[in-house]
Amino acid sequence: MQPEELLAYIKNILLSLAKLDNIKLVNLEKLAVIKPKLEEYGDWATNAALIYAKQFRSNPKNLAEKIVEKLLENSKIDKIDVAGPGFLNIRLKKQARSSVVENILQQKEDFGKSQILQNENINLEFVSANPTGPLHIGGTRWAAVGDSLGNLLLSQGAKVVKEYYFNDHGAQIDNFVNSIIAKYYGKPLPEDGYDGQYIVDLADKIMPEFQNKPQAEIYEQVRARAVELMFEQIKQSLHTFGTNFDVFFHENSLYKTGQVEKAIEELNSRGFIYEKDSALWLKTSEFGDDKDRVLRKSNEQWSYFAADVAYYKNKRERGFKTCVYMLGIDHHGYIGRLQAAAKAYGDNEENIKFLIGQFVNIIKDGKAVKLSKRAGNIITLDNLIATVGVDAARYSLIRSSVNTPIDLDLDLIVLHTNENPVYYVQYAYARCCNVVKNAYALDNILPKKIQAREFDLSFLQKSSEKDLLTTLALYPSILEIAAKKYEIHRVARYLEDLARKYHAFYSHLRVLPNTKSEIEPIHIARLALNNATAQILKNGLSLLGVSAPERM
RNA sequence: GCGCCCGUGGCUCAAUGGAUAGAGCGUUUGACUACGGAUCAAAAGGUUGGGGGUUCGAAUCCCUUCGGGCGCGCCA
Repeated sequence: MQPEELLAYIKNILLSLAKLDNIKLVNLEKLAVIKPKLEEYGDWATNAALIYAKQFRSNPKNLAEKIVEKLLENSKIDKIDVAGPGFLNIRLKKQARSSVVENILQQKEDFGKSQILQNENINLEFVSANPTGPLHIGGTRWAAVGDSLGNLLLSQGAKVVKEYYFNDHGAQIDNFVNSIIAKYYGKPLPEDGYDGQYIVDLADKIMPEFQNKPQAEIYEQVRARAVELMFEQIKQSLHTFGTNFDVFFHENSLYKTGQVEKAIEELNSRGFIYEKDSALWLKTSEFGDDKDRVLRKSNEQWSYFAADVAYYKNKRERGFKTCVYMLGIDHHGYIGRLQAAAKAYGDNEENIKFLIGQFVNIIKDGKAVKLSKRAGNIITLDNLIATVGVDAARYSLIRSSVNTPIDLDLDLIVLHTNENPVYYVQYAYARCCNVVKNAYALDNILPKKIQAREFDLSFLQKSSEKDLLTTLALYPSILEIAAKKYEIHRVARYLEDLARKYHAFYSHLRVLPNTKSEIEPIHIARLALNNATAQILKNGLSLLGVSAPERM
């Protein structure tokens, strides 16, 4: 019996008890089945009595006894203790404990998937860096986290679109293009211009065909060409990093199709727009923003914010129920105004969400590297991949909560040691695969028995075996929690835990008999456990976009 | 000044309001002439920045204070 099944069972007991007493239970989502602190407590524990005692106008001990009485009617449950303030520690019967292995072997890559988010239609927007230079480390955190989070949400039944907002409109681009032209003719760069080897490379690539023509004539063509090349390079870097977007949305399209005017006209008809100092303002302060924001500047041009508003409107009109913005901490000031714009359209919190990623500090030679465009020491995504590899880079960025700043020590990540636990997890998988390979070599009856489910898992009674079983059973609930909270790092942490349990199991016990001994039922049971572990490691790593190598 | 985020062993980080706050690195000590030692077993190391409060129960929620990061344009 897996924890989800137990949870559903307990929930039903609570509801029927409540019905008897004519009570309507609230906060049912707080009910949890967890892994007990210590193994000797039992297989699973629940907080049911602690949480709902008050609603039953009872105390935890009394409610616990009522629940226990009902729970014991379940033939899969062996024994229950009421511990501490009112925890229920549940011990399953032998057979019920190992069903998770059969389920995993049955469902394979589908194990862990669910439909809990089937009513969600989510737009995930991330990276969205300006096409004025190579992707740097700031956008990289989201390239890893956003992509993996999308995979996770998808696995829980949500409709998900991964989207990149491509800022191909405005002064930054002008600056970028002028920098390329100036560089080519050896003229001084514009103020706030862009510099670096990539500007030289772009100039060499683009400019020769436009040589000796007046700048005014060629500007549009150079611009189109430069943006296109830069954009291709960014896409390619992301692709190499394993991050592929479903939609690249062009800011320019909002202007070309008149969506900016339309979006603002609607806000006007809702009465949230006014004119002051010959500019057009949105009353964002009515919805919690610090101050009102300009939509159309006094020079008649639309502000960047105007496009943002139109873009949000566009997403909602495409049918997304939830628009998720993944921003760097340096952009958290946008939250107030965008949220306000959403509310001005009559939307609420569930329609617009923000994930704020803290900075990634790069450590080199024991010191933080100050990233500065001027100094030309920007660390790009391509640099990072070249020095540490995709797996190590992605994993390092994913395994921490986004609201924790992380220090990436480049000298340590490259080492193939536990400084980067990705190798620890991958090694566990490689070990599993090696055992399978050895099993084939030993006797091909073994894989056949696994295939035919001819094994008896009740032989798995050693503590390292039970520990591994319990951890495997936790996988679906980890995905569920991680998806509901938009916290992909939980999956990585879980995989480390699973790898640890596997390594311990592997070290203490032999899966296969050595060549001089007979194959016994215990070996077949352990092989099944080995294969189930391999499957979960692979499933989890694939959500993270990290490879699962069979050999290392 | 105002707003947001953060503060957990020496270091890097975990922990749906749950039991004795967990891992890895580093330090110390052990373990294969049997499935890969990129492993395992064990030890030392914590008043979760400080103070108050809510709760049966707080690293987690509230208040306050200290420290750090970031943001406060008719820039994009």
